[in-house]
Amino acid sequence: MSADPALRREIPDATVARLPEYLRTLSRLAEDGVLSVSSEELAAEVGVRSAQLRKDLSHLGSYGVRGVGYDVETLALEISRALGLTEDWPVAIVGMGNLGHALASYSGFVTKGFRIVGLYDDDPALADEKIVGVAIRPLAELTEHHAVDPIAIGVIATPAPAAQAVCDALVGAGISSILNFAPAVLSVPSGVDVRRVDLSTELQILAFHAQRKSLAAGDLRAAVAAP
Amino acid sequence: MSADPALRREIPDATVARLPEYLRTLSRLAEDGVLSVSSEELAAEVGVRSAQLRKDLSHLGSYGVRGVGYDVETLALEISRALGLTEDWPVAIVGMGNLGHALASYSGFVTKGFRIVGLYDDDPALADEKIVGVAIRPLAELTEHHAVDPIAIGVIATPAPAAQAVCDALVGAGISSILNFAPAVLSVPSGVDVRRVDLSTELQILAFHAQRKSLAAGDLRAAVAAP
DNA sequence: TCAACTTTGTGCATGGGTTCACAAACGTCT
DNA sequence: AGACGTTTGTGAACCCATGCACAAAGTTGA
Repeated sequence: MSADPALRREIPDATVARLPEYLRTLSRLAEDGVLSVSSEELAAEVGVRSAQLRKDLSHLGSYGVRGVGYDVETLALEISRALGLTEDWPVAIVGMGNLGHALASYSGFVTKGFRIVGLYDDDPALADEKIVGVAIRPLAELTEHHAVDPIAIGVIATPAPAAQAVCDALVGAGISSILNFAPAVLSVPSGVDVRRVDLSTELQILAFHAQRKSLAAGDLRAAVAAP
Repeated sequence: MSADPALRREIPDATVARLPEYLRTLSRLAEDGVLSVSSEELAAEVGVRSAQLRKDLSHLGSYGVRGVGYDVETLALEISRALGLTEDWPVAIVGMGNLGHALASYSGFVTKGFRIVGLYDDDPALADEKIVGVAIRPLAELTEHHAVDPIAIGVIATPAPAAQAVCDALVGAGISSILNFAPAVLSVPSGVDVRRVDLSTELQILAFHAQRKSLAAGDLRAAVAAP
């Protein structure tokens, strides 16, 4: 009756968002031969408060040793388990422009529980080109491919106008986890997860803060120019 | 004494993060010839609650008309102003691998208040290649360049091991807004803004939810396998 | 074995963010 | 001009997340 808390309880979204960072740092420490870390040390590496780190980890279970800290390897394994990275997730990328190429050859894929099984683009000029050993195929072949060799996560790297149609195709094929790099809001049925990564949103947020800094630095044009 | 609230008051971070989405949707509506929207309609487009949208907009000032809604063009302009997009922000990209190339040729740059003024990479094979009219130069030239033609935002698109050194170079040159695509935590002096965009973090968050869904779907292995 | 020290895990308080619900404000129609 | 319907802007309640502070639990050294 006392199963793994990671699977029984709800892990808060804010915590889930930090787990990959913890895992990355732990992996680096493991490579450096570090065997054990305290919450204080690990938190400092990651850039969070130690109390936050401990509370986050407490949602996965109790893997620390009081007076000592956490075993690096054990903790990394438990976080991997919680995130579902003990198995490999098959990923397909749709849209093989500059961004799609960059994503396909991104080393972060293979190392961490993800495996590219499909690359799609309807541009005939790209047909049969191979990246990391996978051929680029027309999107129409996706459903067929998915039936033979299931895809867990679809990545959309097309221009914005094509994104919704591609999304519909992915959902239609039965894929329910989507990572969207196109600057467009996708509408999907409930049960489908969409995460968006958008360069220009991030730039705009930076611009906002940059503006605030330059105004705070004694630039009073705004106040003077106010109507 | 009643200056623009966007410049006087503090706009919550959560609101700032949503403003680019509102702006993008408003721009699309404007292109489609829509003159006016209610908070209900706009919220539906963006995928948020109307109350949230109204509260967000209220932080910028009072630009709606009761009983009618918001003028699309006016609201878009006010959001642009709040975000600081009425002026162009000069951007430099460091690291011209696949990702750097993709970012440099990304159309979202020029259209929305950003302008690429520098591309840097120490790989001699890339020297003097031009993308969107800008030559790739060694990173050592950055400080000099910045002194002549200031850079507001630095984008790091290098592999993780190089990220901190590049970051130090950017900060050393006087750049205080950084967008980091490398999977590494950067340490910077206070006053410098860093935002991180990380593919593998996003994939891992998707994997977590995908795992939850597959477990919830009647797969009881976890409960049975529990010690 | 026991005391002193270290570090985890967590109850509790605090703060922000989201949602609800409604009064105030506007346009419209008679 | 006045009544009616619509939509904004916002006070108030709720909810989640963060940070503090400490008891519980472990190690180390005498």
